[in-house]
Amino acid sequence: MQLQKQSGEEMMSDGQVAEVAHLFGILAEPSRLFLLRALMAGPLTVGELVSATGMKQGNVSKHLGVLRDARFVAREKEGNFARYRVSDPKVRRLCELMCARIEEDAHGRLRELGGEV
Amino acid sequence: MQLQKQSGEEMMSDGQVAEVAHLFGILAEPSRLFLLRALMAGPLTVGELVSATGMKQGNVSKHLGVLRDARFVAREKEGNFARYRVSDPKVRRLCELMCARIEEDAHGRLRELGGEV
DNA sequence: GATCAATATATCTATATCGCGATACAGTAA
DNA sequence: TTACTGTATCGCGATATAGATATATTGATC
Repeated sequence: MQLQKQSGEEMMSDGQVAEVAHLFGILAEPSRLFLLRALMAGPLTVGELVSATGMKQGNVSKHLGVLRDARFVAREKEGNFARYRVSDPKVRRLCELMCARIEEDAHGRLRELGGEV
Repeated sequence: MQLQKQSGEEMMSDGQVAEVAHLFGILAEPSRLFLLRALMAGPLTVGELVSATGMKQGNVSKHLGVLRDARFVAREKEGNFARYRVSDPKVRRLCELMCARIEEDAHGRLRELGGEV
């Protein structure tokens, strides 16, 4: 009788854990989430993202590079411009799950306060 | 005609973005993912998690504290022991999504290599 | 060619956090 | 009380990365 992995239902291999952590890390930055949120409404150029977010151009470009390396967004060059789009639908799913979690916490805290009175 | 949020379908409020980023950050650590993976098979005490992961007891305790603050796990004290369990089913879902993403990348890279020959 | 605009990159400082080691804090038993 | 065990926490050095600024690169136009 062993402690872990009683069946073959191990969901993450040891090697995958590091990659999964890395991918979560990509989404663990407000700046990148702001960029993704803007892009979820449709493709935008770097300049448009700068206007939409108020971030500095250099930082926008850098974060877009990170998101692109992780294949969360894709780039399409149009002349002198670069138009980015969300390339993985899972991004929306992941954010939705986290938002749901926040909503739950909010409700839990309210019930907690109310129940104590 | 405005750039963002054409309808009321804004998925994350500005305030939520920071919280979402924070939650992703919790999962962006291999050590914590190892702990969560172990706990997905069933509740375990701190000592059992130390054995299961090979991590130092202090680190296990600290990371469990982080996971608990984020409400991803819950603690149940049993005498001198502390038994932890995954308290949010979304944790599994989130990891599955990231794993799926890694699988896709692997396949994409293989096709890419093969197509170039 | 020169020049301008859009994007990418390089360098820097500051901050955050990991793992480690040591230690403090229960809870139990003698 | 003292001693022991399981957990939690503190302090430190090292590493990683965000944002700001400056600069380089690329494409279009003259």
